[in-house]
Amino acid sequence: MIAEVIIDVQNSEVDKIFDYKIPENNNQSLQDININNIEEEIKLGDEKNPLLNCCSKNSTIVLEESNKQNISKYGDYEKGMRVVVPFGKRIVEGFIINIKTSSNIEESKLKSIIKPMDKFAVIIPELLELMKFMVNRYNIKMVDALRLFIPSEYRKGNVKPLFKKYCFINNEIDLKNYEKNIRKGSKQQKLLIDFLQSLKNNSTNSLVSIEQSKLNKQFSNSCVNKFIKDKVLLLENIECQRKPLQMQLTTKNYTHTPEQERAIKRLSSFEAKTFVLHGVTGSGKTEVYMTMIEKVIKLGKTAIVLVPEISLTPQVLSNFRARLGENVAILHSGLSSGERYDEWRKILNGEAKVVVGARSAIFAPIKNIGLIVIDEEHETSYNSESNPRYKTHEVAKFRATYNNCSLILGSATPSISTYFSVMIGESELLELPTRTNQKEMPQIQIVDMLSEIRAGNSSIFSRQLINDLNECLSNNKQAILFLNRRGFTSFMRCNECGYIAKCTDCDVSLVYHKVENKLKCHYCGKRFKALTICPNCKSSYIRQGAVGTQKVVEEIQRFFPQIKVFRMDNDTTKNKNGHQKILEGFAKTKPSILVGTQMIAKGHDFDSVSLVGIIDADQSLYQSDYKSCEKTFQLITQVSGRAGRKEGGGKIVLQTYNPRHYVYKFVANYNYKGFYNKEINIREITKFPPFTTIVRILITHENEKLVLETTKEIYKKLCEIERKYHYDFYFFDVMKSPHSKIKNKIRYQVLMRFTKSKECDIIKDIYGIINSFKNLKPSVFVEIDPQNLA
DNA sequence: AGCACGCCGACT
DNA sequence: GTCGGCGTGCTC
Repeated sequence: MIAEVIIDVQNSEVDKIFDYKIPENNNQSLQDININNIEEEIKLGDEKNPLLNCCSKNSTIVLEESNKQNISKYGDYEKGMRVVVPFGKRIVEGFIINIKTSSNIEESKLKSIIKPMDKFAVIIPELLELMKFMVNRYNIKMVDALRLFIPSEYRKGNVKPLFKKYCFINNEIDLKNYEKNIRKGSKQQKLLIDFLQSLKNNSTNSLVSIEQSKLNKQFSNSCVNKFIKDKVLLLENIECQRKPLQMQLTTKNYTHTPEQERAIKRLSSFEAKTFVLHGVTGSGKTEVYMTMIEKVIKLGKTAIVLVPEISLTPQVLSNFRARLGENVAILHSGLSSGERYDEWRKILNGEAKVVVGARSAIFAPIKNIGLIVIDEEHETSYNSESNPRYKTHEVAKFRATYNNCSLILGSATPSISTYFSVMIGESELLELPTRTNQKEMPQIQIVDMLSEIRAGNSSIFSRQLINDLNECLSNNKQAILFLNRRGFTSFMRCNECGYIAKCTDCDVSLVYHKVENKLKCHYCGKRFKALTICPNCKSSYIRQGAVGTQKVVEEIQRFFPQIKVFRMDNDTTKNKNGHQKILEGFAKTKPSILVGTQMIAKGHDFDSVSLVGIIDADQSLYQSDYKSCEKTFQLITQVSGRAGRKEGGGKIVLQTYNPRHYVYKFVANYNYKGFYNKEINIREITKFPPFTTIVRILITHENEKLVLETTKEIYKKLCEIERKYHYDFYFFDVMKSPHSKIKNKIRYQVLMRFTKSKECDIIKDIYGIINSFKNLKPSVFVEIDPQNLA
């Protein structure tokens, strides 16, 4: 018997399948081999889902060939198990991805597996299929995909089972007798004895135990130790499971609004398709998920719920635990390695029916999935932007298709491409247009900052905002000031008329590069002279936009010196729990002001916030990014949801230098559909996603000459692709990367944009070319629809 | 990654 | 002559 093994060596370039002999002297005989298990659960490629079809033919990596004789188990060895194998002169770890009867490799070359590392398969068959899909789709290494499926702690082998020290009360020693021996006046010891006695009396079990740490908390350390020394308490290490969150089950009855009811009814068909759940903030999307999950569990199936990392707050988690109890496993970055391992084990052995977690929870080894939910689906964090690059939506779609179940994409502001998929019939729309508590959405008032300047107010706050702040604070309420800043790039703006320099070809705003004193388009690489005089109104009042949170805090303190102001941004939340601490502090203080960036926009409900000020809404609008309008719309909607949560009647003051911009018009009326229609129109005309696919190939190395040579060669080859699909290409060029040097490495890039419908073919061809450059010194990698081009 | 094999310069 | 530089290629 032969096992196909993928070698797992840190940092290695080895990404081949190696055949190993399975030792014959392992437990079982050949009779147990199930040769009938030949056809896997699904056939990749014949599905309606174009994604699954994509790139799977003629892939550069041979995966299909061996599948003809497909055995999932042989003796102690099983597909998906990790093993120890000899590799060259070394002993390394590997994953069995397949078991077969014969090998194409010379018998003499074959070595035997040394031993299994697990008692069971740690990678379920579905995930092995997913690995193949990801390898083809994202051109990643097989090991890298496999590594995603297993908690890193477990791979390194340094998770220890949790032992807790328990104190058992020794029944052979009579407590009353012992009491006589203790020194008089020793209060602590007396208390401890009484405590133990009462424990014993209240217990039905003859053996009474308690965690040592609990005793230590209540009684003095030395006292407990003395008891242990005297054998009154017997110490024992007991293995137990870590539970990140313990919760009482609630038996509350949940009533649904008619809209929720309608969505639930439709979802209860459990059709194997994608549903987009578009619900305004506070419309009870979570309740819909919960209800559906309960239904799925009743059917004996399981569910995965993905939430953005940032909103994986204790409240959210405890809501799930409270409602679904021990069925829930939680995976997120805040867990200790041991906790994560325990949760993962719970999933693997079927104890958990529901997995709630951030992005990577989509790889949970859960079987028999009946529902997958991606909450806040528009969040960009769902796309992995480094190393194994992948798109959570696509992975989720794969798993949903594999399990023949529904995928729900929920959001108050679905991403344009998601909504587009509804429009072209790829997914179905479900709407929750009103809040469950019938409260109005807070009013959004747009304030023109240019007229403020004209009126002689040069501060960063408009008179309106100051007025509203005054009112808010004097009512003992709280306010949030939001600074819409991302990244370090800045744009140039005329402070007289609000003109922003844009690329003539791409309709994307230009980025000011201070070093060269040039304006650049990050999409086509075109360069422009820095502005000194506004081409629109001839004013020389040109400014680069960017105000920091610190500045805002200083300024606001000048206006309200007696009010407590909290600041929350990258600087103040660096240390662990910095987040939590600031938020808690803010929640406790009334009246108060919270100044912050992106991170205050999400999660966290503040009941007493009645005013939100958006200091400079334009800052995210004029990123050199075709998605900037979409992001701005999402962000403002999101922040607006922070005000007037409980009592309604909140207010948003949106300060802009561009009050007539369409984003603000739509956002002020909570008109998502209007915005979508406008935006999708622009995307179609300017040939941006979802109508096209953007691909960037990045070539980096210390040696500029080398990079240039490689880039030229790659470019030459890519030209052939461009010629082949000529009419599908809208853009294709080589250039220095916007940050032409990072860590002393020269960066060149090839950028292209082509029709979405040809995406699969073209990407496949690109991967083919790129892979032939993999062994060269400069590192070459492909990004599909990169999040940013910096 | 590691490790061997291998083909050229500078040294006891 | 040989010791050792690291360029190339293989690991079932």
